[in-house]
Amino acid sequence: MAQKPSIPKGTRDFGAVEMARRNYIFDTIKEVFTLYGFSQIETPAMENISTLMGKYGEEGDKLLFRVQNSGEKAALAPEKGLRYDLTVPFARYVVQHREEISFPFKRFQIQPVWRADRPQKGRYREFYQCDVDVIGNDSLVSELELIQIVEEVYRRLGIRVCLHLNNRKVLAGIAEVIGAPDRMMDITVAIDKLDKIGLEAVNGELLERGLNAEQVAALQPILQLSGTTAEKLTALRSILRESETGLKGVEELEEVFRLTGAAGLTGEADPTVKNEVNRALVAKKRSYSESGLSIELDLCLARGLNYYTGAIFEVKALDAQIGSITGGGRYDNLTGIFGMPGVSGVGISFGADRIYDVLTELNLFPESLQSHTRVLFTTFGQDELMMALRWAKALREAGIPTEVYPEPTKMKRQMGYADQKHIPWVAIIGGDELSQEKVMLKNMTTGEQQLISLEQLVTTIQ
RNA sequence: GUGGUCUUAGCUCAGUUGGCAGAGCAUCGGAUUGUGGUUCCGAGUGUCGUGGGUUCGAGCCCCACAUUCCACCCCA
Repeated sequence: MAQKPSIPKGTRDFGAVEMARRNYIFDTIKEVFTLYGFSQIETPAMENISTLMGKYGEEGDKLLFRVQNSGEKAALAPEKGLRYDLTVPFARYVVQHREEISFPFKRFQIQPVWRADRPQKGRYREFYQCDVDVIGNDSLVSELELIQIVEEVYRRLGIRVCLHLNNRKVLAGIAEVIGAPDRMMDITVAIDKLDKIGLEAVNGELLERGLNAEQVAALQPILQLSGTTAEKLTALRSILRESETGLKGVEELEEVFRLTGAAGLTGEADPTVKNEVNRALVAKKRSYSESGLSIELDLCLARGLNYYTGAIFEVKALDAQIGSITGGGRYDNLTGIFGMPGVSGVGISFGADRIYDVLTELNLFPESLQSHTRVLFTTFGQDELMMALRWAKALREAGIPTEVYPEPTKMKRQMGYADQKHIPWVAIIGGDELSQEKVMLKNMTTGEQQLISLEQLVTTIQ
């Protein structure tokens, strides 16, 4: 080979171990989605470029991968692009198939998306999103369901998370009351950085973005809002009393918190719980009932995508610093762009790649993912190998994942194979066993072994 | 898109002022021909990211490209 082959920047191969782990994440998420009555769909990797353009803001357009035309049209402007997320293609899907869909439509979708972003750790050019959306109703119960799904998924995965909740109407209201109704985006982009760069720097950026000193001053009580959720909401109600939109947003937030309370989700963060506790609970087959979810009203949460109009969420792992691992919100009129106005939807997206990194960092992947094989047959000769093949067939018919070491080589090698794959049982067949129609079954954890028949073997390892 | 950074054995990484290419782990063989994970002994492995340049001589200096990661920007 003259030169080692490679793959494009920001893309990855997934090896066998990696795939087992990724499937663990996808399977967990799928199971929970299904539990709440969502059904799966898929859409093409490519969409018409007109479907994608202008849906993600100015920045988003720059990050779109364009697909060059082939043949005679090669020189023309691209007509197709790789999908940037799953929400816009879903909106397109709903409009296109509106006659076949009954609302509210609850769907989930697990597929890769592509962004021409500059890669970093946990940021790729090709990555998977796991989207779950309810479209066609505006009840806040849908918001609740999504929050319940977040709680359930992360409880099953054993990750402690905090769900940050905000509302675009509140942000719009804030912009209104400080006398800058058209500057909502500038304001939110700046205050989004509060916990990262601090109050002073945020104020500096607000001024830089063209707000006047008076407006920045008016924003201070909001930026420094603290206390319990109830206290924050009361304060907000007073601050936003002049803004109809803002008050509507506060009402929606209150309703969501009322619903999560009714559904038994705690709501407030409990910083005393340590990850050690969580890991211990995971070891106990995730049988704990305590919720790993805390919900925080976070007025600094903005989210870049400009189609959100109501609730917005973002989920962060408490024990890993990797940014947001799940995010979403309500969009009142996404399908309007495709000619179907008045359909409200709400959805969230789980970032599988980042969840993978969190599970790796916290060492939370179950050991059992390595191999499903329950028993390995090891042999000393051809006759024994033939017997092993017959027995293995019987075990597989009984539903037991079984392997036969393919050649009667040194026992050290055969045992080593079982050890490396963490296979819990080894069935050894030599001359004695062959003549007695029995195997020497060894428990690889305890080292104990016993001479047993096929029937006994099945019941022992089943 | 702007600025920076990384790339050496399968993996993680040393490598001095420019002077014979190194370690740990993993792998393989043996101690032990019917018993793994522990121990001991032994062995192999390199287009030093790619292409060019400077030099008697380049892993090391210079240029270009690719890649990794980081800070902006934005985001899962």
